[in-house]
Amino acid sequence: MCFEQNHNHLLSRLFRYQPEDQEAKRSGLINTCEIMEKYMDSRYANYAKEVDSYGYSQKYKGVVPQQNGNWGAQIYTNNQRIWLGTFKTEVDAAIAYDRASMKLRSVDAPRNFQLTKSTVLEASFQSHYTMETILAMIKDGSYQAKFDDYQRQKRKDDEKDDINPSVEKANYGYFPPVPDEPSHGFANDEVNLSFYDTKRRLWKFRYCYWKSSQSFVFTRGWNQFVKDKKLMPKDKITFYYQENLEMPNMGFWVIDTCMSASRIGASLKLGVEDDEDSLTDHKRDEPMIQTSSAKTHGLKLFGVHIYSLITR
DNA sequence: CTCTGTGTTGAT
DNA sequence: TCAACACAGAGG
Repeated sequence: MCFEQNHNHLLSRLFRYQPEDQEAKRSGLINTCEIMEKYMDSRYANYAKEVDSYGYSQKYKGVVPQQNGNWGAQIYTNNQRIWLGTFKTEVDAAIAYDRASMKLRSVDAPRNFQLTKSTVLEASFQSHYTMETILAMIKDGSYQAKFDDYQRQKRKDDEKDDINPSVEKANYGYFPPVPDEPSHGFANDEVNLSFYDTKRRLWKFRYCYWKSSQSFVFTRGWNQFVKDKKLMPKDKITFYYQENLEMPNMGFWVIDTCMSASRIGASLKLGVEDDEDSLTDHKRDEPMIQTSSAKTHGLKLFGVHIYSLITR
């Protein structure tokens, strides 16, 4: 970059603040060097600090000055300029550019501010919206609040990912009904459900409705199951009914579990071998129980995503 | 009236 | 693709 260009670059920046100097320069009353000296003076520290040690003005990508001291943000796509709005500070404008760049181009696209954990999350936030919506959010200033909401919700979800014994309402109807008003003092108020795992081991869970959380839950027996199967958040749990062709109405329920894809991925990376209890390996003399005509239901149970196979 | 954002140009 | 620049006209 040649010296004169540097001067012009710098001056164009300084002129924003002092329009009278711009006019003076134009009419020849003052030259470039004089203007520079003036702005480098300590009394103009606010202006000088925006010039780095090489005399280059520090410029944010996609950021343009406005006559009144505000800052505009813009980004180009297929020979067309997309205006992102005007902002009070050049940092705000630079952020607007980064947000648009992430959606319009990619997370890896050149940007004003380095990627952080938060900005990586931002990409997934953006994926929930269309181009047009993201641009509108940047322009009308609602982007930040929406992103904050997303982050708050994400944090909540992460906390809820702890394995807990609740069975959400979605499950109602798949399993036997629970008495609405428990009659007192009778043992048969309890509904116990039995399942066989793929190793033909029997598991019994108490199944009831919790008014406080408005949900159906597995209680007694469930925590032991979670512990035994070493279940982690996001693991998949499958329930299905195995019919008995020889003796109708004599089938049985099966419960199976599977590590989430992310856990499997992590094990592979670390070179960790599945332990013997893992349900992904089955001994030859213990074939996996399978059902012939299964209907697939996706739902959320125990705070994790569940794919429930129910045969009818 | 204020000030945004478009039209336009020239450079990279 | 980009920013600089001027200013029509959007918007209060």
